[in-house]
Amino acid sequence: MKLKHSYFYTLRNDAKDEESISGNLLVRSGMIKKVGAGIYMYLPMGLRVLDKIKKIVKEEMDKAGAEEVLMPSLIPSDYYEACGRIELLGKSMFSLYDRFDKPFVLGPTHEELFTIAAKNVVKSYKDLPFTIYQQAPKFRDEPRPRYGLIRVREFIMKDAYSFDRDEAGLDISYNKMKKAYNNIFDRLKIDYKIVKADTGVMGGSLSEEYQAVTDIGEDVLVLCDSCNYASNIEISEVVSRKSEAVEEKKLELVSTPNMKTIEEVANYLKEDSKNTVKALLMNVNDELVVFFIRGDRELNLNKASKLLGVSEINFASDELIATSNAVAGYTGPIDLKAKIVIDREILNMHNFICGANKEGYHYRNVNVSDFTYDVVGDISNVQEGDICPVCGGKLYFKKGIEIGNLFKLGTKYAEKLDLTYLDENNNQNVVVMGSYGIGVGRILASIVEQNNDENGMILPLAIAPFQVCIVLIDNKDENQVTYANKLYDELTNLGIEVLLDDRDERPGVKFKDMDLIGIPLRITVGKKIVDNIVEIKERNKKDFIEVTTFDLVDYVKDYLKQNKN
RNA sequence: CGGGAAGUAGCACAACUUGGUAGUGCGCUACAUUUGGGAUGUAGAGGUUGCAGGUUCAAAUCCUGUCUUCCCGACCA
Repeated sequence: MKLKHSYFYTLRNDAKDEESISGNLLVRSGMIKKVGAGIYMYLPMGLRVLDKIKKIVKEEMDKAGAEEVLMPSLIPSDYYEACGRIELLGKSMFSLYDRFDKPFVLGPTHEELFTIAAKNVVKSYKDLPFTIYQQAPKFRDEPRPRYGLIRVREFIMKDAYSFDRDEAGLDISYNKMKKAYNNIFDRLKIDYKIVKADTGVMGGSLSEEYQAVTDIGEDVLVLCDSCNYASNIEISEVVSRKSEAVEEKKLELVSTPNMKTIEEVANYLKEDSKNTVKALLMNVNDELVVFFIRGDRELNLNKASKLLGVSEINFASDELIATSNAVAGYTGPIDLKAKIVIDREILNMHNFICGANKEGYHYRNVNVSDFTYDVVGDISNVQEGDICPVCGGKLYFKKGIEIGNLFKLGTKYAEKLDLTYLDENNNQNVVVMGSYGIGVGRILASIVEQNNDENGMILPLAIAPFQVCIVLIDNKDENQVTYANKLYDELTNLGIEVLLDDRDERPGVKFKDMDLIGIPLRITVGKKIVDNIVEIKERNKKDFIEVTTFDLVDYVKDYLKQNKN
C-alpha cells in the first residue's frame, strides 16, 4: 500500500482518555478510535492487525480439526432462558425489544446456540465427536470497561465448542484445543502462562486460562519457583504447615484503644500480623456471616462462596452487623453470636490475637479451643512466599490478562437443552461438551503492552500491519522516487506486504510514524541511491545497516524467512 | 454501583480561584525558505466552552440538575 492517498493518520499527543500503554499507542497510531466506553472502531491499520491475529487463530483451529461457523449477535432471549442463564448472566447482557415487544439480547456468549447447532447433527454416537467454532462479536455490559482494548463491551471472540460421547472423548478434544492454543500463542510471540482457573458462570469441571503476562493484568497468577505449578489466585490453595506442638498460653484480654486495623493492633502489641486473626463481616443471603482469616491475609470471595455453596457474598451493612454482638474493628470468634466461618489455616495457629467483641479490646493468646465455629475451609488468598501446594516450593506472583481459556463444560448445557445420542446398545446418553475462548482484541492489546518503546509499538512480524515499509526520503528526487516505486512493485509481486511512505512529509515524520505503528523492517531510500545503496533497519534494533540495491531483495527474503512462524 | 478526577478548535492544554464576551502548542490552508529523526517565518481557516436550567447589566468562570469520559474497588476473553 502507498500511504499518500490512503486512510492514515497518527496523533502526536497522548490520548487523554487512554491511560494504558497499549490503549494509548493503539489510539495514537490511528489503529483504533474510541466510540464510547469500551467501544472502539478498528481503522485500516488496526483491522489489518486484527485480521492477522484472526487468521492465525483460524489456521490453528482448522488444523486441529475444528470447523468454522457464524452465529448471530442478535438472539431471542428464550435461548438463554432454557439454561437459566438470564439470571446468571444478569446485568452483563445487553437486552432489547423488537417492535412487537419481544425480548432479545446481544449475545454475550454462545454455549446455547452452539448446543442447538449440535442438535441438528447429533443423533448417534457415530456423529461424535466434532468441534465447531466462530470468530464473532460478543457483547457484555461490563461494569467498568478499561485499559483500551483489554476490557471492552463489544469484542471479537473466537469461541469453540467440542462435542463428545464421554469424558474420555472430551479429554482428547480438550487436549487438541490446548495444543492449538499453544501454537497460536507461540506464533503470536506472546509472553504467556497457562494457569488453572475457576470454572465460574460457565460451570464444568476443569478450566485453564492463557494469561498474557503484563503489569496491567487484572488477574494474579500464582507461580512456583521450583515446579510448574501455575494457578489463578482465585482458586490457588493456601497450604499451611502444622506447627510443632506449642504450649497454649492463657487467654488474656488487652486494651487496644482506637485500634481498628490489624496493623495498628499488631504494632501496638508488638506482634507479627501473621499472629493475628481478623474478622470480615459479610452478608450471605441476608444473613450475617463472620469470616475469620489470618490478619495479614485477604479473604478470597470466590473460595468462600464455593465453600458455602452460595453465588454471592457482600459486605454486611451496619444494620445487619447490629443483629449480632460483633463490634466493627474488634470482632472476634469468642462468644460471637453469628455464623462463624474460619480459615483452616487458623487450626494451625496458636496464641494469636483477635478482637474481643468489645470496643477497645482484643484478646491475646487465643487458641482454637477457646471458641466454636460453624464451618472451616480454605477461604483466603495465597501470598507470595507461601508454600506451593504441589512441591512445597515458594510461590511468587505475576499479573496477567486472560487472553484465552479452556473449559471442560461436561453435560451442563447438553442436559438442559436435551442434546443426546444413542450409543451402540441403543441407550440414550448426554453429550459431553467443552468450550474454548480466545479474546482476539485482547491479544492485540497484550502484544502491544508487552512490546513497545518510547517510539511506539514493536509488532512481531506475524501480526504487523505490513511486513516491510519503505521510507522515501525525498519525494522530489527522481532517482529515489523511481527506485522506491520499483522496489515496492518488486516486493509486492513476491507476495510481501509492503507499505510505501510516499507522503509529502519530512523524513522525521515518516520515521516517527513507521516506528509508532511498529513495522518490523524498514527500508530507507535516500541520497545514497545514486550509489545503489539503501538502509535497512529492524524496528526492535538500534542500528541500521546499508545494503546495496542488488542484495536488497534477497536480504528482505532472508529476513522474512528467518522470522517466519 | 460506591470513592476520586475531568469535559473549552481535529489532538493536547490555558483562561475559572477574583464573572467583562476565549487563547497557546501541534495539526489544517496559502506562500516563502527548508528537506535523513515529529522544520521555520508570514498570512489565514477553525468555538453554541458537553447539555439544560438558574443567578447577574454581563457566565467558560458562580449555583442546580443532567449526560459523558478516565482512574481506584466487586465481573471476564
